[in-house]
Amino acid sequence: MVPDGAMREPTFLILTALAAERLHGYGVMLTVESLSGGRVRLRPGTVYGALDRLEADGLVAPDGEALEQGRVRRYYRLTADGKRALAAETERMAANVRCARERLAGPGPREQGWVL
Amino acid sequence: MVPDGAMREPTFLILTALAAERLHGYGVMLTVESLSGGRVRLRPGTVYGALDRLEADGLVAPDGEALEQGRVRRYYRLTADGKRALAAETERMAANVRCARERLAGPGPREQGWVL
DNA sequence: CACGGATATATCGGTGACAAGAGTATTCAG
DNA sequence: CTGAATACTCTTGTCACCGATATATCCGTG
Repeated sequence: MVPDGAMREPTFLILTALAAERLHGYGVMLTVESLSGGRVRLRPGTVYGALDRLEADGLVAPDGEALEQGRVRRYYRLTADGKRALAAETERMAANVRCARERLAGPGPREQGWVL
Repeated sequence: MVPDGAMREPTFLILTALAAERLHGYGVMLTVESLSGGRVRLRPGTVYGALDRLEADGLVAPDGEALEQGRVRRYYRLTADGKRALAAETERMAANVRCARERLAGPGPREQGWVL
């Protein structure tokens, strides 16, 4: 039923943003844009949808609401499960990166007598 | 209209598999399973669908058909564009990994006086 | 004051990559 | 004969995400 065992980039970056600090939805948007060097600009629908989903999955949790200058700010933090999931996802991606670099570097396996 | 700028894991692993050698659909399935240490088992629908899509996008190209023992084997190879796309995707993921590790490692930004 | 832009959240429709699985066909081992 | 492995085709369903729209407040500028 799960569409993909692996997390997608927006979700990964949202968890990454929350790994270092407590943030509200809009703060997540700005942090992700900053973290990615401006490459990834998340839409509101993506951020708030992901936050709801991640909360339901127990990876993030509400961390207080602040009324600042008439604006409501709903803060979120990473749970222990969220931290673990992000760490696991990071190592999985690191392994894929190593693997891809290896295969991109070599001229090919046949020429090197690799055993698959 | 594009659901995600970033490539998903199955697609990434299929390109990685093809980066080092010419393969047919079933060979891609086996190679991806091996590359991922058995973690990722691609379904036929995923592999052949992805191959068609990647061919339409110019990232992979048919590389001959072989009739071996009555079975047809349709081989694919990575195009120059495909190689470039995989390399770019790899570096993008590597950047995300560095970023996530950094933010997971520290106790938090407030305590360290970071400026966001 | 009027205006635009930034801040901040909510929600809806659409789409595409993928999972799941059934179906077809051949080869080979037990 | 049965079952596993090889090799591909097709269909159905789903979920994350994009794009867009809506709402509301605050701030700076002319």
